[in-house]
Amino acid sequence: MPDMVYPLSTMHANVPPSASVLEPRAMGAAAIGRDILLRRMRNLSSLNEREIELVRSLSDQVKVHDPGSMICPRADGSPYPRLIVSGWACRPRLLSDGRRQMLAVHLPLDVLGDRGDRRPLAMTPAAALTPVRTISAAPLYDAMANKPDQFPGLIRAFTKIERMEENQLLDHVVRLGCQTALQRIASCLLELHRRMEAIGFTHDGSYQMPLTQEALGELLGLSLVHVNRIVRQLKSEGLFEFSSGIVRVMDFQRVSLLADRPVPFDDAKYG
Amino acid sequence: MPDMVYPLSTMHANVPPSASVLEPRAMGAAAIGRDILLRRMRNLSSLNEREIELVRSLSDQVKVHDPGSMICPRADGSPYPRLIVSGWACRPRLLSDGRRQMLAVHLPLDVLGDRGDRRPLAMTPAAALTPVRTISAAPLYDAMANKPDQFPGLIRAFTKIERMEENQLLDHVVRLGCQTALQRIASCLLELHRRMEAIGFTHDGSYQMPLTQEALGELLGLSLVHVNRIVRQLKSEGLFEFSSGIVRVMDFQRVSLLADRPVPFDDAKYG
DNA sequence: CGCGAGCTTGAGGCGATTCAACTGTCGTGG
DNA sequence: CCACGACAGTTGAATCGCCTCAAGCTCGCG
Repeated sequence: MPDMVYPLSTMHANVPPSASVLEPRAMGAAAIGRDILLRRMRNLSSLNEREIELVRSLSDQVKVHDPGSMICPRADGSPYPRLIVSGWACRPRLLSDGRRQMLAVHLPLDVLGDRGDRRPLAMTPAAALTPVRTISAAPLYDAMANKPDQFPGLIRAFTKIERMEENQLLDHVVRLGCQTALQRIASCLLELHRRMEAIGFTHDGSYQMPLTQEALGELLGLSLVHVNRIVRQLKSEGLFEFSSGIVRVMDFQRVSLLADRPVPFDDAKYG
Repeated sequence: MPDMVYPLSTMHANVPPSASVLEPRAMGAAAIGRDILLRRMRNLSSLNEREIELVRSLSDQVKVHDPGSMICPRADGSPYPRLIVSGWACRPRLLSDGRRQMLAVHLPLDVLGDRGDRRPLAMTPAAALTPVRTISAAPLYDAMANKPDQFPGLIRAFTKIERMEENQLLDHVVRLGCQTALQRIASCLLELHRRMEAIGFTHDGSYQMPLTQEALGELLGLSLVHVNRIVRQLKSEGLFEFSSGIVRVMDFQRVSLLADRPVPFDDAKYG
């Protein structure tokens, strides 16, 4: 086994062979960033030549954020949002008794920082959950702000990203409001798979999932202990597999059924 | 006692003398709408003369929505958002087993419908919880879209409204994620007081609160039965008073302390 | 080797839910 | 005028989901 970093494993860390397809590691950091960025953008919207070139030309200036550190682009002096190139982050809300409630988690290719509209979620400082590397999105935002007519694809893509974020937030409300622990975890892991898939970071239902059980609890409003029990239940029921930072969805159909439907009990055990 | 409509009491219904200050009833519906709209807008941002005139000139065309009916401006054929003039609405998310999770509640002066950016929450159809009356916000949005330079105050005001909405959503996540029923209800009633205060619909800590206990449960992820028990606890502890659709915050300090701080037990009973 | 971070497991208790019944109020229609 | 149903609120009992406390475990690393 290679030098696996777990559980704070990261997208740019060396990964075991079985997961090496998740991210090509032979390339340089910035090259990877541009590559997956382009891939994600084109998934979201068609881009014209000028836009593709702009994305390709993004700065090599990678900022590294240690796990636990805060990422607040605006406070850092750079008045532009930043793109996550690798690693996971979250939006913690600190409570006066020391607990945290995560409002959202962010994966590679998500945008951190104000996008000019000072929206509350975007303005919330993010916390790095793993080592996180970011690059400035300044050229993209400048282009969209100054010559919107020439970059319609970029605008479409970033608009979609914002909408997806808000949708995730709404789903999160439903999860917290009226789903059981089993459903919350299942639907969360499913959402994360969907998002990792969108950036090409999945392989046959599996993806690197660096959240600790404690972090999952803070996201889903559950205690660490309970997350643990439910995770093993998901495993024993053949819905997911978990191994050293990698999650694998074993049965999309059953998991989707479980995740989307807050029917109390009977339907959880499919006979 | 006048002909009080309860529990589906509404802002435009006759109200008992003790609460008659909550809304002047001698005025026509549209006049009230313009009046409180202007008041709220000026609370949010200073307006120039042209803007004030525009707000004053808003259409008298009031649309009435029955309780339980859906309000979806876009589907109605009017491609503009609408302003609630009176009554309460919510954004329900329907689950496959018939339960509902409310994503948000809307009070008079809130905006329903797409604002041109097709954001998920705004696009979610709203459900009238009481009789709701709305007017078109078309003149305002046309003005902002076509001559943004001439209506800076309008833009500031509506931007603030959007930000407040998103903040409420984030608070909602925290409530659902890690607060007890006592805290959820307390903080919710406090938020509603704050919002009613912003439109001048409060009097000495009290305001008309037309949500049924069932609706509160759907909003806060609690069962009707539990809401009931907690409501009486709040009453018996002298934190709130409840009487026929009117809620009164009895002790802002203790309620705020309770609502903002998810400390499990001891602090809930202040000795 | 020893430490720390994360995961695992058991026991006990509280918070919240479900089921079920009952009260009070209002509007409707015989 | 009163019987009736609809609806909101109230209350009790039993149960479940999840939490807290408290250990113990595993693994990688200094």
